[in-house]
Amino acid sequence: MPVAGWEDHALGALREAGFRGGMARRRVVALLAHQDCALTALEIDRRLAAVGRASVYRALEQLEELGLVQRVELAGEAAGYERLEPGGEHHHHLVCGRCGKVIPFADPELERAIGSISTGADFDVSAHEVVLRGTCSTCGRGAQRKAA
Amino acid sequence: MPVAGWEDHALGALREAGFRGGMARRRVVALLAHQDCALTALEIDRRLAAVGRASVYRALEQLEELGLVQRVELAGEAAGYERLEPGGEHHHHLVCGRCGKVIPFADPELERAIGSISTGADFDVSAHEVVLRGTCSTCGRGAQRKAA
DNA sequence: GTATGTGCAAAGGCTTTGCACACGT
DNA sequence: ACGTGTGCAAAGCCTTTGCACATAC
Repeated sequence: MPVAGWEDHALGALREAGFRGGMARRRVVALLAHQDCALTALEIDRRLAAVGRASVYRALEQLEELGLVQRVELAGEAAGYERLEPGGEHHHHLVCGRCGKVIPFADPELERAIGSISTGADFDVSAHEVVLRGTCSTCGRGAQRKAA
Repeated sequence: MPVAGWEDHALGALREAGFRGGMARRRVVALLAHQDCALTALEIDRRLAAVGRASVYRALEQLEELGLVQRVELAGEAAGYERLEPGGEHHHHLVCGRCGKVIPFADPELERAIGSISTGADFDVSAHEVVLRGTCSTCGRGAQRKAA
């Protein structure tokens, strides 16, 4: 469920940060606003025909610095980006090593455990990221081992 | 504390998997055996003068497939690799966004929460990875915000 | 009208692949 | 001796940077 408020929130934050209203960045914001899970920079570039690849990367970097999106390192190939809710609600990911599918999930107990660690550590924790790797149910139905 | 047994365990597993005893791979195994936290492929290559970069990547790929090392996506730059204990003990990482320092930590409650999720999910979870990002105490002492 | 935003293209860094030679069995 | 393992070099991705033009204010 895309959070309708995020797009305005992000555009407002960008304006407050001194950014002008360029169209490339606005398109990136609009695309992320309607997305429920991480999107790679190249995927974003692919979907926004009129927007240059460099602008996509630049917009994502700016959005990340303002805390509006989070970069998630799902695979070794390309980084994913997804919006960060002001409320703090967020999810983590299950990544299928067979088909590459990425499935979001949320778990209060996990968040609580991470919160305890963050509080106790001699380290100022500002973000966290959990990735569970394995095989999704769709892939698990058939073969079990990689091709012989 | 390097686990002395891991090196032999890894070499044995490699032999059982049908690999011959080449020296490049053996050097990579020996280096990882004495390391307590993740090392990037390029760092390994840098430390093993006589070993070609390609051999480092190939060895790491083979070790990962055999479940002897785990690849961890710490930063967007380069992936880190660290040995995986047969016993299952492992740690996670705190990454300082300011200086890039990587600090390992372990937490039973966190493991328990992840275990519950893994069991309940309609997904065969074989590995997991937690990264906490923020600022380490050393960097936190001085400036608090990025340069104005 | 000026500074910012943008797109294109080239460069940069990590990783992978091809190929000939060396090494392990 | 045979086949695997290895090193070098080139190629392949993803990402970043430089520069000139368009755009927002």
